[in-house]
Amino acid sequence: MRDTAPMSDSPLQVDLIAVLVAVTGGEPRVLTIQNGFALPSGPLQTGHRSLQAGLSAWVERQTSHKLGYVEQLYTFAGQSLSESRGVSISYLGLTREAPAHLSGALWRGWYEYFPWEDQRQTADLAAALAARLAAWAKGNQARQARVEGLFGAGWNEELVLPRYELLWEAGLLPEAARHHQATPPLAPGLEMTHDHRRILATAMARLRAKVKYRPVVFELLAQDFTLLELQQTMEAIAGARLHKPNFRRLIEQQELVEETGRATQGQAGRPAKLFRFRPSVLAERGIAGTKLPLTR
Amino acid sequence: MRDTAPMSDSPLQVDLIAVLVAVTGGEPRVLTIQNGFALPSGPLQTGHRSLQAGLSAWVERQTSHKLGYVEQLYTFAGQSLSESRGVSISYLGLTREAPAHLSGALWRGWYEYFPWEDQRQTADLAAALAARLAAWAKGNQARQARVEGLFGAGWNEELVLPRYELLWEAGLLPEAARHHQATPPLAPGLEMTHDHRRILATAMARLRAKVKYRPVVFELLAQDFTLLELQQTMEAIAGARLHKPNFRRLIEQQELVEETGRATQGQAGRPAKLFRFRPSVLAERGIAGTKLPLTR
DNA sequence: CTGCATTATACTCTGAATGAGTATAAATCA
DNA sequence: TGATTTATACTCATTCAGAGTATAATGCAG
Repeated sequence: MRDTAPMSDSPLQVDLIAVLVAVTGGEPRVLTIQNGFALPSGPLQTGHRSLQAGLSAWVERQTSHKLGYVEQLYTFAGQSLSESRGVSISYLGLTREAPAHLSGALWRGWYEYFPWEDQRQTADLAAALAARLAAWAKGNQARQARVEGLFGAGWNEELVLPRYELLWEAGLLPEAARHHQATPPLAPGLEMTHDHRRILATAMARLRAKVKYRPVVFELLAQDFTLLELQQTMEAIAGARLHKPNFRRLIEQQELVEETGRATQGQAGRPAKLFRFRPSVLAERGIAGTKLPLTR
Repeated sequence: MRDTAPMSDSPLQVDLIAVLVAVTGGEPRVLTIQNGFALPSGPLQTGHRSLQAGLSAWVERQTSHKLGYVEQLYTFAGQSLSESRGVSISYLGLTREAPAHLSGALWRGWYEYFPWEDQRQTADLAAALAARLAAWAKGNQARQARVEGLFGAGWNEELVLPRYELLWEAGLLPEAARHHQATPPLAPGLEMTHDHRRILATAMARLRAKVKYRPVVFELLAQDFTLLELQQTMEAIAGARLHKPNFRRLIEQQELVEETGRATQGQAGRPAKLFRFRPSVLAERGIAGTKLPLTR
């Protein structure tokens, strides 16, 4: 810091890492490279007006889809990331899935990497992990408190990263098992290079939190959508089921959407009205608070 | 990004910028240099295990106070920051005020920079600015909506940065007036170099949001404290008054604090019980959700 | 073409949380 | 000793969130 001991280090390499998320067919998806083993990344290109502008331009070129929403996640430094002494800036971006032009790029479901975070069907996997973590924490009160708080009764869907870190600490992840005594069988879920899986966890947590108080879900939906599609998108992100009548009540009283006048047809059951988000929501994006029903 | 057009830029300079916050005598304070004109900053020193570790070490050396809580704010790049092509990583840190050993360092109240954000006594200043903004927005519906949403009825204390940016856009800030036609008188409040005032706004917003759902207030308090001191610290951060009985009720049902058995003495009025935060709160820091009563 | 399955939509009920106000207790100070 | 000041303890009304139930409108099987 200024006015302190001299340090004068050589300049560093700066990388960008992108977590691009879409929701397709009720499943959250993330764009990967190397057959799902890494997140797309590359060196910072100067000449852009801002970091976000640079990222948006790159993504729009690659996916031929407008990048609706971009948010900075975190900046990492040092050995944690890779061999190169450098800084990595990670971003969360919301799009709709489209064939990536990027060679070797592949959309994958994010629950392939974090199966225990999907509690829409069952919480069995999380419960099984909780049991193994309890065994690991036996006799250590602080550990027990953490296991209970993260995997116990009141499941909080935002704590993706702490849960991941706890599993790491307990040696239940392949990337961590190398550093511990062997404790197979490991937790299920795909591995990633460096700390990319950790970055994905950060992105999931951020999106789960954001979606509760900012109307960003709409970036992931088609222009017109049914209330069920909206609900299922929310459920996909949260990894939890929602009470349908209450969800609809909340959406209505938020005045986020308006009817288009049209409806679905050709499907079983009563046709659903098609909605779109109200123009004022777009205009005031980032101003209005929005409450969506997840965890209190 | 990898697998795309070549770019190969030269390495960049990486700087750290710190927003160190304390609450002293019911006032939020921030550590500055250059007589309040800049935030402490300096080049990234390699050799630290992480960015946060580097910052904590520096702060603890300078202030001889443990840095209770550190959080990354944002990473800026490009011309926005200064003449040097580089990247700046900003941090929010919570401490207690102590004489800074750093030469030229000075603690200042953060409402000296954002007077309209302090609504504990009166909202007159914000109302006056709202009137001037309304005049500026006249005839432009999108602008009117933003003015109303940010400065209007339902004041949301988290929107520090959007409000600051709106004032900039309207040419009411000295740092912005240079880019606009002259529109004095300007809004009150101290200026800062580069975009440091913007970074401070980001820090304020982040802390105001954080304090509602994570027990970080305690980093700003002495080990033992009265409920009134706790309330006044919250009010100082939020820039708003709180209903005393309801605040106490909420604190109690959160089970965050416990009685020490001792009480204040020597002051007017009935002595107040002294409390401390419960050990479990410390242990589960970052796990448990905490609700404090601000804006719904 | 009739009833059944399926999905959408509307409504009710209950308990918890929140906002606001009032009453009592225990100290200092004139 | 009583007035003032601050802490602490209740009460009440309203809103909001969770959970369940009832009705409407379509496709589909017989």
